[in-house]
Amino acid sequence: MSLKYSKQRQAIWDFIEHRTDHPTADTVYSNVRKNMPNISLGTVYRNLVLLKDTGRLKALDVGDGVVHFDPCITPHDHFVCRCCGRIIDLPDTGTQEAVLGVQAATGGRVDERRSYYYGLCGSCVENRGLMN
Amino acid sequence: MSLKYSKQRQAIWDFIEHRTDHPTADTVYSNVRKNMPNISLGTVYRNLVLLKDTGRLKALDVGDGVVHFDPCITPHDHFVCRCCGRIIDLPDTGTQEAVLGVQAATGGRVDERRSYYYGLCGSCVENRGLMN
DNA sequence: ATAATTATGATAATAGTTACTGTTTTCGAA
DNA sequence: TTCGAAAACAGTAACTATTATCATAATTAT
Repeated sequence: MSLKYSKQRQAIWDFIEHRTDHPTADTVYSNVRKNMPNISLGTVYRNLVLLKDTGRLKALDVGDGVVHFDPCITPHDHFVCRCCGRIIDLPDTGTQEAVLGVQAATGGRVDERRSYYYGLCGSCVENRGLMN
Repeated sequence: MSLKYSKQRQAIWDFIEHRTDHPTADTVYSNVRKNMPNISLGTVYRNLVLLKDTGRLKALDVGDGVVHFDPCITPHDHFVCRCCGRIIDLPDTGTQEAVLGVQAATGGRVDERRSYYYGLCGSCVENRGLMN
C-alpha cells in the first residue's frame, strides 16, 4: 500500500492530528472545507480509511451509528456520555492478564482490546435535569 | 412504555432468546420468516429496538457496520474474530475499581462498560492461511 | 361488545458510506 | 526537465442499514 502525497490528505491530517474529540467523517469534512472549499466528501472518507489502514488513526464504534476517528493510537479507553454524546479519552483500563485469559479461553489470538464506559459525563451530571 | 402482545414479537423473541451468536436484524428477519413468511423487516427492527429499550436485549457495535443483538443481559465481554467475523461471548473482564477510577477521573457516572477483544478466533488460528 | 391503544405489513425516506469515472497530481526514471 | 505509470482527485451515483409513514389489523381494558 504505497501512498502518494496529496494536499487534501495533508489537510485532513492537519485537522485531526491533535484532536481529542473523536470527530466523524462529516465533521472532518465541514472543517477542512473551510480552507479547502471544494474537497469532496468522498476524499475525506477515502483518506480517513487510508489513515486508519496505515495505522495513523483508529476508528471508534460507540453505538451512535457513526464512525468516530481517533488520532491517538496508543492503547486507551473511552467514556461515552449518553446525554451529550461526547467521547472522552480515558487511560487504558485493561490488563495483560485479561488478554491472556481470553486467549486461553478461546484458543484464539488477541491483537486489540477496546473498552467503552457509558454513562453521564461530569458536566452532564452537574446539569442533570437542566439540559438534555 | 406499555407493550401489547404480538405473535411477531413472540416469534422474534423465541428465535433470539437462547442464541449466543449475536444475530443481526437481517438474520433474525430471514430466520423468523421461515415460519412466518410475511412478517416485515420493519417489524423486526421495531421489535428488536423495543426489546432492547425494555432491557431484554443488548445491542453490540463491533465495528462491522451492522448492529448485533445479544439476549444475554448479564455483564460479559466479547471476542470479535477479524477473520470470520464471529462474535464470541467472554466472561466479564472488567473490575469495579476501573469503573470507580473512571468516575473519579471524569466526575461522571458510569452505568455500563463494554469491552471487545479483537483478533483471530481459535478455529481461524488453526486454519491460518487456509481460509480467509 | 366497543373503543382506545398498540402493532402490523408495505413502502418510502434517510443517513452514512462506498463505488465509479474521467481528469489531475505526484514522483521516479529516462 | 520531461514522461509515464501510479495514485488521488471532484463529482456523483449507488448501496446498505435503519427509521419513518400510513392505512389496516390485532390486542386489551372497560
